[in-house]
Amino acid sequence: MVPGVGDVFRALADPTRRAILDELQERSGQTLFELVSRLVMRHGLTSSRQAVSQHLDVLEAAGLVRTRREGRYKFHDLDTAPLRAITDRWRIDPQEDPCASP
Amino acid sequence: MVPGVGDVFRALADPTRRAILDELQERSGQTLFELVSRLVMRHGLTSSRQAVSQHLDVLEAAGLVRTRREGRYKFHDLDTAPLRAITDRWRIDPQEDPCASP
DNA sequence: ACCATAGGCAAGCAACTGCTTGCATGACAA
DNA sequence: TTGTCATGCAAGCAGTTGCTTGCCTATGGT
Repeated sequence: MVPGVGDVFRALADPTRRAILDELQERSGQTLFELVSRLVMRHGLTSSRQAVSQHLDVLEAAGLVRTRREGRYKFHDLDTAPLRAITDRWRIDPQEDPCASP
Repeated sequence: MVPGVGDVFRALADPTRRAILDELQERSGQTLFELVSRLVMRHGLTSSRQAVSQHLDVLEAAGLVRTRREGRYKFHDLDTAPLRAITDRWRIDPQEDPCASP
């Protein structure tokens, strides 16, 4: 069940989901409740547990979040690999080439 | 009226809009009718003129498409600059560093 | 056993999206 | 002007989305 390309773009379309990715990038391996409280504290969002859970389902289906279970905890990790589909599709000219030789 | 970050992500969420970006990347400066016919021919899409026009509005609002008028024609050009918001936000590790010094 | 905690499932609802339909505008040609 | 071509505008409609509500499962602590 490899995620389709469209799933990645659709997953990024929601601001709450983007905030979740931001949060997971800053602190990897958060649980659902941890994410909910940190989204409220640091991003000013007021999303319920179920809402965040559904967002995480979408992100996981898109391959942007990987999960691992330990006991009754489920940890979430960011995976930026699917984002390559974007940069590879429409060639983004580098803003600055660090190894330019003039 | 600089486009917000969310506009870029939302604009990319639709498969028809992504096909439009593909088409504009391949052939720059297309008109509305040109885009419609080429979307049908090369991408198997059956979008009406009005549908494509509305998609172009969304893409232009996101800053991904720039337009220029000449007489009764309106030409559309791709602008990939807003896509940097994605790669800059979640640091994508380079798949290969061309100037690595081991 | 009992209870609290972490998470899952599913139906219902309001809001949004993409598309169609129909008409209007503006530019060029005969 | 009259007609045609390229595009613009706006209302309405069906499908989707994000969220809530309510209940359920499972793990760990006491």
